[in-house]
Amino acid sequence: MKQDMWGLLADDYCGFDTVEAARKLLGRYLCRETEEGLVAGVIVETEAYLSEGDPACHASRGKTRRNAAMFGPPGIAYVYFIYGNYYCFNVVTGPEGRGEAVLIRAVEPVEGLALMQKRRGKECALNNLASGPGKLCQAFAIDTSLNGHELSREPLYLQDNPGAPLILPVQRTPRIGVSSAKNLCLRFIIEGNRFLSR
DNA sequence: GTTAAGATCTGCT
DNA sequence: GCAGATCTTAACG
Repeated sequence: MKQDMWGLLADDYCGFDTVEAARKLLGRYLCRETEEGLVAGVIVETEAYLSEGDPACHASRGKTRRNAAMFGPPGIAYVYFIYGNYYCFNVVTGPEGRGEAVLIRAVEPVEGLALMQKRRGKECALNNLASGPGKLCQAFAIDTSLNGHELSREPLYLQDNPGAPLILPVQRTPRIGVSSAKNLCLRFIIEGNRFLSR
């Protein structure tokens, strides 16, 4: 059976639609390997950023040095630095040159809990390890050195979750933290999950 | 060269 | 619930 670059079955996935990808990424594993060890979690919260009609998208005003990775081929990482302290991690979607991506906002920690805790700092509660884009990048040691990295291989990759229910309770809401396009419902969460950013 | 804003988090009230 | 930290990026002069 044929799979695309995220390992999704072709039947499950209609072309390169970014909104669809944001939904389909829920429930899948995000894995990160470093010399310190492996950390992994289940993606529970995503947001789609579109090239048209979406001023909140970094690519909406054309290609710049920062957002260049967004215009690359689907399945690579777009990582950027924000607010002087934090990184945000996206999966590039859509055909090459289009400039769309899915922001990974939160994961449910599964593997390497102690390492995540160490990176996040002291006595961090389990549901505070990776419940937000900045926290997630801290726990997974993601920075701009991974910008443009292909997410099909080490040291940062997406993986199927055979244990996930076939039908997830997915809810659509407005995106968090954007000042424009607040009316667009482009945030996807696993309903009722304890590890959401809010 | 200068400036304003930003896909956030933490700590304090 | 709210303000402050903190600094890169991009737009403008």
